[in-house]
Amino acid sequence: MSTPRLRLSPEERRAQIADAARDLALEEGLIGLTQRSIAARAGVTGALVAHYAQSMDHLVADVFARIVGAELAEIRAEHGADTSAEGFEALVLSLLDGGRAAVTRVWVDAFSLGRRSEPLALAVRRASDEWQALLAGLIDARVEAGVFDCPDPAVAAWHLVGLVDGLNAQSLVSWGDAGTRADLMLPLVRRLVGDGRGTRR
Amino acid sequence: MSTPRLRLSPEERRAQIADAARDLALEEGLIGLTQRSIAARAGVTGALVAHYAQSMDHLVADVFARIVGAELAEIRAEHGADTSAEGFEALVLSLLDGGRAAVTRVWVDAFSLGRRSEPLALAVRRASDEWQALLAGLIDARVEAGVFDCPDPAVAAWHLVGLVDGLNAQSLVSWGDAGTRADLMLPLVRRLVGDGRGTRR
DNA sequence: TGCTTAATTGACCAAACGATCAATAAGACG
DNA sequence: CGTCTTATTGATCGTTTGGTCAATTAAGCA
Repeated sequence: MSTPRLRLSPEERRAQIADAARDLALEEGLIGLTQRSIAARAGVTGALVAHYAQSMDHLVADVFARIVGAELAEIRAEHGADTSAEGFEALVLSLLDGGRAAVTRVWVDAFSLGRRSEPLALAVRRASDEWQALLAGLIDARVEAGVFDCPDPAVAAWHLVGLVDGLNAQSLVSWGDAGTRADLMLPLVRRLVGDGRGTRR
Repeated sequence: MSTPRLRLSPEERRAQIADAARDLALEEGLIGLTQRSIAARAGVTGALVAHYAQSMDHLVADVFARIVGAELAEIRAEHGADTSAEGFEALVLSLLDGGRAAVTRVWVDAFSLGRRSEPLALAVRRASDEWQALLAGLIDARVEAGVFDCPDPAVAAWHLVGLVDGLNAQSLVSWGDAGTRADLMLPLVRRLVGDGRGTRR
């Protein structure tokens, strides 16, 4: 049944364990990360997971940073060069359409566990700043291009991050339809960034 | 050192334990609630805490419901009868001024732990609905009074709850000044509810 | 092929958790 | 004052956690 012991290079093993931990976190949240659960998924022993990690706190913080970092890179690749209002809207909608439930669970756990783990708290602060900077850049580019009219893109970006985080966290426990929620958000987002199509009064 | 054993009525002891658990949760979050930590604060034994609780999951859910319920009642008492724009603004500012950090920690823990505790998940859903209903009622009353111009108070309330939750959660890990963040929120909130003083474009 | 390095294991440990149960004793009541 | 109910305790169990360490063994190398 069990495959014979395999001896990998430290780099390979490190990567394999990191992959297992990332997959596990996306399925069960950061709260589901233990030496033994990661080891079982990677097909190794808990002791080996402990061997390659400075501590579980650092392991969890690294997993969080990697998951969020991958998402940021993906969004940068897809929307980084665009300056259209439609592209920004598509981005915001994609952040709210419910397809990010796994990542939202990771964020929620990070906020909770981060209070008792300094490495994780640091990673959360960094990730929040990166998110804000990314959105601020996207908004600012559109202000420069005359698409948006926003007095302070940095502030708008903070609001948007908070809005997205809060609504996504709600969607974890509420029954509300995610698609509907996203649609209803558009007018508010348009007003937030000064999109000319925002409902005027 | 230790006071002699004291024998209370079940109701008194129940209330004392519940109080100890609530105070502890406000200091360390729901994650800090254990039979032993609650027992130590109440000056009793862990076995007694277990005796009066159906299970720790239910205990935690009850503590959450009580903390959030008290906050809701307080806000209802202070803002329930008011229909002024200033009153609503004062409420929103008070929700963002950083004085709610303890309650925010409880909420964040509830979102995380609620995924593994059905009683807690139920309590979170109920509390979310109550919050939304409260804000929707406040907004709607102002729409009726002609103070706000909002096509769908219920939707605006959901957005506001998400916004407040998200920004408060951020404040747990970010260094941003809470007061500044609240001030910068006002224009957005005004636009959200259709307050005539919202920045027009 | 045999040796040597070090990746990997299994067996531990102490701590903390929720939960259960017989034994104790506080306080009401006759 | 003695008795009885039951609130309360202390001891204990089984589980899970992060972490450590000597022993094992896979695989590169002479």
